[in-house]
Amino acid sequence: MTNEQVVRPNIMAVLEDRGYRSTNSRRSIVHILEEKGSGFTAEEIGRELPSVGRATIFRTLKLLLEMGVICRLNLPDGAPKYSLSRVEHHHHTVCVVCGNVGEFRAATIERLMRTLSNEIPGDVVGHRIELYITCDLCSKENTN
Amino acid sequence: MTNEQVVRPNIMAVLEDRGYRSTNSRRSIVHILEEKGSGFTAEEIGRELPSVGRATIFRTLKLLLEMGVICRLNLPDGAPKYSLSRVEHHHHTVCVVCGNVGEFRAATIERLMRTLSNEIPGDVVGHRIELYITCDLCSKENTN
DNA sequence: TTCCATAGTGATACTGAATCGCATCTTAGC
DNA sequence: GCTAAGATGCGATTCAGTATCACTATGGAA
Repeated sequence: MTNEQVVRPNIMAVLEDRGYRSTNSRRSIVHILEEKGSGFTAEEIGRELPSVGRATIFRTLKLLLEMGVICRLNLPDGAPKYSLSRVEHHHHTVCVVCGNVGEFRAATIERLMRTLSNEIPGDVVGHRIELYITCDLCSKENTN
Repeated sequence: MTNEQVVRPNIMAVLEDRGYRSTNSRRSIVHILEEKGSGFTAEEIGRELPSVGRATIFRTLKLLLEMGVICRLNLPDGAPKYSLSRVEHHHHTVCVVCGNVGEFRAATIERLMRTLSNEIPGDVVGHRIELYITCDLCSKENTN
């Protein structure tokens, strides 16, 4: 599990390097993402940027998703959430009470997945792991 | 990984044991589920049972979900799918080409999850693991 | 065997996430 | 500054799932 602050390249630069234009909408969306970091919904962004169209928000999220800058995960009930990808390959913890999202890396998992792929018919091309937790804050509040 | 045929109690009986009524709609939905087994969508069931209302299909799926008879999973693009739970706790493989769903159990995963919970802040209350694969059939077709 | 409270149903309208089509606007390269 | 092509905002649309509500069928009791 890693907590180190990763200095990731400026997201707008990543976009421009791929030939996408630097526009007002994209800059403000990216700005909000960097502020929020983990666990935001498209709707949340829309609320904070009423001047930006819904479609643009989803288009931008999709773009960032394709570039691997953010990732999409599902709450236990299937509700979608997005999160900045601070590290290359990682998984998520989701607090089932407050919905806060965390990231973790575990080499053990990756090793295990490789082992597992021998036991499974077909080629394993990817995996998705989500840990559902009650975070420290929420379990503290419950005992009060 | 397990492939054994599990003789699971008649689903209708499970429903009735919980006090739910045995109705025509429920019987026909359950019948289709038992026929399909792995990887069906609500929409698919609706197509095969045009006389049963959409709402009823979702209501019944929800019921079976709560009883642990079926489970819900997500394709890589987030599209929802349902699958009969043949074994108690298990995970899914999803073929990214044909969308076929399989089940597997791996004690190693469960052990690993327990280990992991020490490294993660908060109480781990559950997890979800999906393996994305290209199944034998699809990889065969690709090489032809 | 009928009776009837109530669980369950189907139609339809609605929500929330996400996409599409299209006229209009911006950007960036000249 | 000019302009083609990319990006935007709007509104309509799709798709999964839920809510409402009048109606119906189920199954326990009489």
